[in-house]
Amino acid sequence: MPGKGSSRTGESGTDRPPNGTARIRNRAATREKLIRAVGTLLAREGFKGLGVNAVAKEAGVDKVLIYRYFGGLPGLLAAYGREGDIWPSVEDLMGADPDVFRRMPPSGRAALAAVNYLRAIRRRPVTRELLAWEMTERNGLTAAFGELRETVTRELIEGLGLPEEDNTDADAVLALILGAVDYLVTLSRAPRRYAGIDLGSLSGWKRVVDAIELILDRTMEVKGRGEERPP
Amino acid sequence: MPGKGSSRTGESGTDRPPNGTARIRNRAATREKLIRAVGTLLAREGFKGLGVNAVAKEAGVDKVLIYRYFGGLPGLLAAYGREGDIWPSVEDLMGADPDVFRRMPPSGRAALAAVNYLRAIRRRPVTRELLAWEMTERNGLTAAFGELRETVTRELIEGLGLPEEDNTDADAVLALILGAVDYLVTLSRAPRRYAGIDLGSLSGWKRVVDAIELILDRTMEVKGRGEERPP
DNA sequence: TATATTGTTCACCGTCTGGTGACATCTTGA
DNA sequence: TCAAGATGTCACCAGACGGTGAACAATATA
Repeated sequence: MPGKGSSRTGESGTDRPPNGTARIRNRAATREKLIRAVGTLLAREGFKGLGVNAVAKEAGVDKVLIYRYFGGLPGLLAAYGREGDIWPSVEDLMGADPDVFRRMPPSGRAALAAVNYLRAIRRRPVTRELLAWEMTERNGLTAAFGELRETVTRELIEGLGLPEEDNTDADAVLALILGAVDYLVTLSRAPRRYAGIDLGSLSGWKRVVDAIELILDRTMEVKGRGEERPP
Repeated sequence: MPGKGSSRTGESGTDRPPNGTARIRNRAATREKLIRAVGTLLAREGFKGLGVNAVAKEAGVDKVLIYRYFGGLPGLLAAYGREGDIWPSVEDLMGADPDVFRRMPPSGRAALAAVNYLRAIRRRPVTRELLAWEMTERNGLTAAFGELRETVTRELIEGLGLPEEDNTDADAVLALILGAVDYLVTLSRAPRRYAGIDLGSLSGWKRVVDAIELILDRTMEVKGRGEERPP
């Protein structure tokens, strides 16, 4: 390839038309594109095969920019973790009406929050994907993801205001329930059956929801208190 | 050793000495080596990077034999699934003394089985690894793994002989508990904290065990029946 | 002894990955 | 006007991967 004239050296360029068609030069917009591409790919293809090449292609941008703008894939993932709507907020979990929530008995509050949590992560494909990813790898995204989860769950547990009883470790009970939810939701990314429950059907999920309410009602109920959640 | 004559084509070989040193020819033994290598690698390195090349190297054997003997990696994995000791037996879960088990109240039986299940899979690194794998990918091994689990859990649930009550879906409650156990054990492959529980410490696991017993006691107890598990 | 058959190894292919160096083009400030 | 820097494209590298063809070695069989 002979004279494809240089640029910065003053030697001037012959007039080859640019191959790239539309190039708007805008660093911020390109960064945005890359970050969005991570979410899109995660939701569409799952975390497997989420690599530099795939992300760059999805964003319609050259992969070298991932290194330039984020220092590499981990940096890009960390940026995504900061900007994406991954976890439900504590307000989401408490339901539409905070007043109603506050008037419930402790077991009702816990049950409502747990069921809302189930619905919230069932609705977030990226979160489901990250839950699975967390099992296989520790990287910038999954680490941030896990820490964020700890924050959310801590706030949730405090927000629930569960009564402290000597013989009831309410936090551990709730952790078990949330863990089961995370697990079943993650498994259900592919239609499956777990311990006899069909995770691909509505009736299966109804059994799960009912069992959660049953467990929390019977486990956290303050004895001798007949209070019930409104129907 | 002179005559390194030809083999099928008469074309002759010059006399190059064989590079391979010790080759015992034994198909069954080689198959065995490959199958064992899967288990070794799973326990040592995890399911990531469990590929044809790695398995062959671990077995000290050429990868082409995986294709010849098992038709490929999925076939080898399926063979491993058939021969490995992956799941605890129902007897393991019922504890040392079946008589004691049978005399317990339903809630006690369920709690004992669940806690034994927790201990059993905590002690099986390969099982932990497969649990993680199952969450991320569906292949020959994970599919067989999942089906095997369904069998074990079904037998377990039947063996528990839980009373059927209209308003208590005991199977779903147990499924939730087992799911939580699977999840927390899987997470704990790397030292972690989940919803405030330290999965890297004994005291963290004690909280989990206590919560399991608490939940099952309070959820499955037949009302009005004061019976307790022996201490 | 000659010939299949079986067991094993080796060398190679195409493809994908993460990563980098060189170049082109646009924008901006002196 | 023009040089410097910012933004973006492209070609290429080395390494790992799954997969295959063919040679070679040992044994069984005729």
